[in-house]
Amino acid sequence: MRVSREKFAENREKILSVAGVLFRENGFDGVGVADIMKAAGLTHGGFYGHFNSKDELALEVSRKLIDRVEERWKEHIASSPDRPLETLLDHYIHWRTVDDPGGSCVFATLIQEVSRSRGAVRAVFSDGLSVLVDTLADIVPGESEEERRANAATTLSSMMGAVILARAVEDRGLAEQFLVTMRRQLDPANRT
Amino acid sequence: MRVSREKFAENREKILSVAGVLFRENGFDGVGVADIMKAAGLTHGGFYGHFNSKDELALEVSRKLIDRVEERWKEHIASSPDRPLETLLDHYIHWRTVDDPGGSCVFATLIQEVSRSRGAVRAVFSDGLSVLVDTLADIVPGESEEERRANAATTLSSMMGAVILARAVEDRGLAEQFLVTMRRQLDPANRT
DNA sequence: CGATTTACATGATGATCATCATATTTCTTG
DNA sequence: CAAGAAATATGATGATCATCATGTAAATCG
Repeated sequence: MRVSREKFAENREKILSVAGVLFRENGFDGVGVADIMKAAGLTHGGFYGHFNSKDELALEVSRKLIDRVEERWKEHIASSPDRPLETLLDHYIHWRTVDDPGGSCVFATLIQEVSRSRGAVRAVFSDGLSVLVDTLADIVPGESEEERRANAATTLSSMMGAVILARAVEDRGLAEQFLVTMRRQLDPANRT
Repeated sequence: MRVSREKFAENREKILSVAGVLFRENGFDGVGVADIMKAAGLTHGGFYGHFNSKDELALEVSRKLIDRVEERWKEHIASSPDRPLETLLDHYIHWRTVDDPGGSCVFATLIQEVSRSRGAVRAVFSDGLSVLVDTLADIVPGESEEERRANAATTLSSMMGAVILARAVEDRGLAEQFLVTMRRQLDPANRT
């Protein structure tokens, strides 16, 4: 049955949104088109009225989620001109991120699967990381531009690494160790 | 056709070995039993004479690869009593690791896929990380036991994070930035 | 050396999945 | 309001995959 133009647009957004959650929770390969459509309240056949392929969906979802990360980071930074890095770290290195992969940073959930691929999704992820380094370079401590870029690269690796390892570990105490100690170490107060 | 007891054992090792490479290159879900057997020079049907299921193979491979990481780390440490951490970092944070996922650290290749699962493989990975933290705690700088354990946790996250991000990025210059700056930052000479 | 065991090959089975074809129903447009 | 367009539902298709059944030939054992 046909639905209104408006409802059609809504459905498209719903598919993108639930796919974003399911992909982050289960990986691109871990979710089927039928799962996504069901979660969106539709049946599998309608999918191809919205997207040409699952790959195309993955690409659009990736773009959207990466844009969202970039936006959020910029919001956190803008919201706290005095201590932008601290604010960003407080939001990123957090149990919420660890315990809710479906609502968290795409990189912290999908970067390994994407690294194995060759294609548009990988390129989008790659560019996204580059933007995040640039963003961090503006708020990270360092005497020179060069030193700040270096600190930005290590800070990004460390932030994501801590969340990724915290998720892998079953012992909550050890997971907390990853989070808490990294949060402390990355604090500008503990840097040169 | 039956093969000798010796050849049987050889075949089993070959399956474990090629599976280790293929799993790290493509993920557990990215390789089929038939792919593995073909790479081992056999046909798919014989697989179940060696393992009860693909899951069982994944578990054995995981155990083996994690043991190997632990052994290698201990070897690097033992081989260089003066600067054990530097030696370990030199080996881990390296283009070789980035460019040859099939021959590299299991954690740097499969940790996200495993984190999404619930079962024996996840438990083995979790314990493995715990052992690596313990191992690092002996060679990382720090005034107290507590401080060394904290440094071990951040060092582990950072090492793995840098390799994971370097792999994700298509720009070799940026990838190098992740590696080189992290290597420098983790050097004991640059710590308190 | 003959009987039996057994490792592997070939091929089948059922499940899952992406994608497509067609039918149905409702919106949109004139 | 009628006619056509279009969004979704239902069901089919072919591919891939894990697992199993059976046959065969070689190794082991008595």
